[in-house]
Amino acid sequence: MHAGRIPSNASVSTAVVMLTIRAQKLQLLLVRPDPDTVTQQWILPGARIVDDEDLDESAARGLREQTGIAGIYLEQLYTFRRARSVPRMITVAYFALAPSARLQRDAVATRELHWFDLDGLPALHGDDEAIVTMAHERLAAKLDYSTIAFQFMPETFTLTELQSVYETILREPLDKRNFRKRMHALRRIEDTGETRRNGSHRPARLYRSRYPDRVEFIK
Amino acid sequence: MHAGRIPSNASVSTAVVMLTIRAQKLQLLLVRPDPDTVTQQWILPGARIVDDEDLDESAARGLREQTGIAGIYLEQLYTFRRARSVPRMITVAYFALAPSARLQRDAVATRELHWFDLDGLPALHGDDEAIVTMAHERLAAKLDYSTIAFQFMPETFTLTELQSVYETILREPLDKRNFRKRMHALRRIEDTGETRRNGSHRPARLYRSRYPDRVEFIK
DNA sequence: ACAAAAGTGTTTCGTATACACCCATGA
DNA sequence: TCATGGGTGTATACGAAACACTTTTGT
Repeated sequence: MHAGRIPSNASVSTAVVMLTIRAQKLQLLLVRPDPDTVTQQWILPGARIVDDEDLDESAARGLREQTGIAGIYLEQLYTFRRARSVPRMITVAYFALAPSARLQRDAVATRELHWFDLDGLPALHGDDEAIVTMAHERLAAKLDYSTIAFQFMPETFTLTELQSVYETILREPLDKRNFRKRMHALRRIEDTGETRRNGSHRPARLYRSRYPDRVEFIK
Repeated sequence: MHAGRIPSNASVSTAVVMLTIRAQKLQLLLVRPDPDTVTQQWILPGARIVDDEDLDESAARGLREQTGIAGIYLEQLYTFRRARSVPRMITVAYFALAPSARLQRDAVATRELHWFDLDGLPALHGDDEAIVTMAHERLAAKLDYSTIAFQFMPETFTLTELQSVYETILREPLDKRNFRKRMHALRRIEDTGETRRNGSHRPARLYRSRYPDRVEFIK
């Protein structure tokens, strides 16, 4: 008995649930299955862990190398053991959020990648389905007690767009006046002074996030 | 580029932040440093991960093998990479909660183990200090939105004892009447009909947890 | 009779919710 | 002038917080 933890060898990788919102839908970025493999299942981007790299770095690197996406919000989610499937594989899952505009700039439209509606996913590899479900749950929970929603917003945005982000994640409509009251009370957005003309109706004020890189707990 | 995640080899172990409450103090169980090692630092109980064992099992086994404690609440906390210290070590951290009475029954008083007050800890190994801090934060947060506090309660308990658990974790006094209202409204405890005489004052009603094994989200 | 913890309700306050109309623009 | 989404305030309901005295026992 005694004597502390003795390390073992196991296969460890990070996996990233990359989410964005486009056309009022949560979208997930998946990597196309290798045509040579038997199981033709899409997989989450990720990386094996290499020397002297911490877990956050590994997840960021996996995402960058496989998708070109970098510099966005990443949060560790949970660590899974692929019990039966892949032998002795441990997956440290992360989720990543970004505004869709930013992703187009990073040109993520290769033959090997595809965005899927979160509720129209193909068959996924191993634990990936459970990972995606947990990411969505965590995200929805965090809306209530953090400023995480701003991670989906571009530089400037309208309050209607912000509300739409909340509604998309929560899958329920919100009251416009109460939503705006809440957002102003948060004191996390500021008026840019600009407006945006959109159609044959009154233009919308544009706001910007005060602390775009911080995700803070609220209340 | 492409082709999904290729597993790497790394040292993976689980570590358990075993907490209980004794004499209105949060207490942490640590394993005495091996006299042969250079760094004389106490460490968290844990285990290396072995074949065909999932992470929860590994944490439970590590705790059982090193401390004799089994069958209690365990929750995955976070996964840490020991960046600099131990080479290529990954630690999947868990926290465990149990009523102190139960732990005495399991006879955890060997020369190799010791309970420490949470705010009087010795120097810890590697990331263990950060792990313990995170466990305490998570626990305090969960008091607000789950029934996790009941994991510290024995078979039967008084409302004053239950309140003391909340106060110990939150490090702040609570209003007795409001606390009792809240607990009854939860509908998670039931009156046993028994009372307990304690000193030269009115005896206290004894309650029992309705679902002692479940930790549920509330509100 | 007194000390000491157990037990119990009501009022107050602040926040969340429900709800409907006018505004600015393009066609 | 009409259609369209943008923008605004108030009244109500509900839950959280503050607060003090009576009860039951042992000595």
